[in-house]
Amino acid sequence: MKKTITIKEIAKKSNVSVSTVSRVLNNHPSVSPAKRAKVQAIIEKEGFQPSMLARGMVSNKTKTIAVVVSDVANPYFTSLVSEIELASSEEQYSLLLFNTMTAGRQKKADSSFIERDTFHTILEKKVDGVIILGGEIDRDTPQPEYLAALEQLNEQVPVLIVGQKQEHSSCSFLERDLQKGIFLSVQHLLALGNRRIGFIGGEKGVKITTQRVEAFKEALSLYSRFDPSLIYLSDFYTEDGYQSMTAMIQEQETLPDALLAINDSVAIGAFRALADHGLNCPKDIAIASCDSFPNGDYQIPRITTINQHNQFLGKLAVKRLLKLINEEPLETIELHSPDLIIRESCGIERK
Amino acid sequence: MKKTITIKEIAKKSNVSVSTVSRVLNNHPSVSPAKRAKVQAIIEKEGFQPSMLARGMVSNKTKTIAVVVSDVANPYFTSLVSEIELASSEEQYSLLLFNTMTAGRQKKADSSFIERDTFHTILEKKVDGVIILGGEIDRDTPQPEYLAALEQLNEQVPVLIVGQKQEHSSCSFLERDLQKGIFLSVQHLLALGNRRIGFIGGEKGVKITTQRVEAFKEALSLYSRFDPSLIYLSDFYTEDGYQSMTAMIQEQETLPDALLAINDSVAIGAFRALADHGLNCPKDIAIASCDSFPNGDYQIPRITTINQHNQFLGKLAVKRLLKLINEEPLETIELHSPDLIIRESCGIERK
DNA sequence: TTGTATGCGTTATCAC
DNA sequence: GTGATAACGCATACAA
Repeated sequence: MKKTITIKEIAKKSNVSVSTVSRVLNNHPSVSPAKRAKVQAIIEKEGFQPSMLARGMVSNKTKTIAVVVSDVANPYFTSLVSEIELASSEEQYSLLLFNTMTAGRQKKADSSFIERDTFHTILEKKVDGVIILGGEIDRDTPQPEYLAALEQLNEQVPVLIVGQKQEHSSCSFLERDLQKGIFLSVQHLLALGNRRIGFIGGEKGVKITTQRVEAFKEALSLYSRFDPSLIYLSDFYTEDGYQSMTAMIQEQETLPDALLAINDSVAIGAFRALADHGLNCPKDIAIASCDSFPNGDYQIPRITTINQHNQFLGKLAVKRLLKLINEEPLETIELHSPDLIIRESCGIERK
Repeated sequence: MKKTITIKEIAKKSNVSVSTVSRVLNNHPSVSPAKRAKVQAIIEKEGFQPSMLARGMVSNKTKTIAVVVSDVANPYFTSLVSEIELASSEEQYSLLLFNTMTAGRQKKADSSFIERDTFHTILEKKVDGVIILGGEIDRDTPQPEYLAALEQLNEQVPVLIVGQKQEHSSCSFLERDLQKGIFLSVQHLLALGNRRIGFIGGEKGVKITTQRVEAFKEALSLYSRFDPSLIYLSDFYTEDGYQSMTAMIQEQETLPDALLAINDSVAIGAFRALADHGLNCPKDIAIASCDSFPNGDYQIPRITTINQHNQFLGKLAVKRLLKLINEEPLETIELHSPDLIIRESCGIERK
C-alpha cells in the first residue's frame, strides 16, 4: 500500500505553508491567484485527498450518516436504504450501514441487545446523524433498556426514526399514514361486493401491524362486520403469507370473500398457498396488499396494492435529518398520502 | 447535543494520566489492578466511548469497509450486501455503503464517472478495505479511465472485487462459477426432451451475460443446436424479462421448447408476458433460471433455478478482504459449486 | 507501573 | 496575503 500523501507534503512541494494549502482546499478568498494555481496544480498532480479523519477531528463533523435497519433484504427496507443513500450522497454525506438482523430469515435472539450494541459502534464512529428503520423501536412496547439507550444516543447525535411515533421518546419521527391506505383498500374490496374480509401477515406486537389491524377493524365495522377470527398474523415475508393463507384454508369452513395482506410479499405467499390448494386469486378470493413492493405488477395476478411512496419517504428522511444536523427548524411534515393502485388481484365485482 | 466526553476527562476524574486510561482501554497488561478497576468504573459510569476518528489518526485503521454496489435494490446485490454486513460486523468492521445506481431503474448516464467519484470519497474516508460489487468493472471492456482510477484506489487500500476477473487489474477478484450452472440447467432442459432452447435477460457487454451466453452456446452445441436468433438480451430485471419474452412471442413463428433466464427476476417477467398472451410456463414453454433469488420457490410456477450460493460468497468476500487488510497470505479460493434446484418451471418431460 | 511528551492530518487563530 | 502554532482525541515511545 502506497503511503497516502498529506497536506504537509503538498505544502513543501508547493513552497508554501500548510495554512495556504488548507485555504486553497477550502476555497478561502485570501490567497493570491498565483499561489492558488500553483498549489492546485500540485494537488492535482499528486492526487491529494484531504483526510476526513483529520478534518473530523477539528470540525466535529464526519459527513457520515448511520442507517440502522433490521433487515436490508426486506424489500421495504431495501428501497428505503437505496433512496436514503441516493439523497445522502447528493448532499455529500456517506452512509454507514448497520444491518441488525433482528427481523427476517436470520432473526437474532435478543434484538434489543444487538441494537444497543449498534448504538455503541455508532457513537464511536462519530457520525453526524442517525436514521433508524424498524427493529425494536417498531414494537408496540420496546424494551426499556432499548429506549434508554436510544435516548442516550439521541443526546449525542440527532436521531431520526422512520416509523410510528413512540411515546416519551425525544427522537424525531417520520410517520407513515397507515390508516388511509387501509380505508382505501377496504372500500375497494367492499365496493367490489366483498363482505367477509380477513387480514393476513404482519407480526403481532409490532406497531404497523397493530395500527393497520386497528384501522382495518374500524373501516370494516363502518360498512360490514369485523370478524377477529379472520385475522391471521405471522410476519412480513412471503413464507408468512404462505403460512397464514394455508392456515386459513385449513381452519375456515368457507374462505372469506377477500383478504387484506400486510404487503406484497405476503400477498405473493398467499397466491402460492391458494394455488397449492387448487384455489385461485382473484377467482376464489380477492386479495389486496397494504404496501407496494417492486414487481408487484408482474405477479400473477398483478397485485392491487397501496403506494406508500417509500421513495419519497427516503428522501424526506434525509432532508429532515440534515435539518436536525444543521440545527435548522423542522417545518411541519408534508405527509405523503398513500394511493390505491388497482390491478388484478381483487378481480371484478363478486356476486 | 451533549458534548461527548474524552479520554482526558476520564483521566482527570480517575486521578490518573491519559496514558493509563488508554492502557485500560486497550487492555495493556502494565496497569495496576486497583487503577484499572477505578478507571473502568469511571468509564462505565460516564459511558465513555473512545473516538474512532482519533484512534484512526494514530493507527491508520478505521475498522471500516467500503462497499460499492451498482444497485442495492437488485436482489442479487441485496443479499450480498446483507451477508457482507453480517460478516463484517462479526469482525468488528462497519460498512460504508455506496449505491452508485449505475444499474437498475434509476440508471445514471455516465457510470464510469460516478464510480470514479465514489473512489474519491472512499479515499477521503480512509477505509481499511473496499469491496466492489458490479458496476463498470462488470462490463466486458470497462472504460480505461475507470480502470486507471481503480488501480489508483487499489494502490492506497486493498480492493476486492466480487465478479469475473478483469485483465491487467491488480485488484483481487472473487469469481463465480458461471459455466457449471449453465451446463446443469441446459442438461436438465434437454433431459426433459426440450431441443430448441433460447436465452433471455442479461445485458449485452456485461461479463456475466457474455460468459453465460458463451457457456450456453457451448453446452447446447454439444447436445443439440445453438440458435443465435433465440438469444434475447436486455437487462437483469423483471421488466426486462417481460420485454424479452414479449418480443420473442411476437417475433418467433413458433416458441422455443424452453428458455434459460439470466435470473429469477427475469423468469418472473417472462411468466407474466406469457400469461398476457394466454400462454403458460411450464405447459407451453419450460423456463429455467441461472441465478436463484429469494422467493423463487413461491412463484407460480416455482422456479427451477441455480443456487449460486451468494450467501457463502458474501462471507468469503469479507474473509478474503480481511486477509488482504491484515496482509495475510490468500490461500487459493474454495470456489463454491453451483447447484441445480429443480422445482416446477421446467415441468416434466416434453413430447 | 505510571506519567510526560510527541505525533497522527487538518483547521483556525493569531501574528506579521 | 501568508505563515507559525495550537488544538482536536487518542496511542505510544520514552523517562521516571
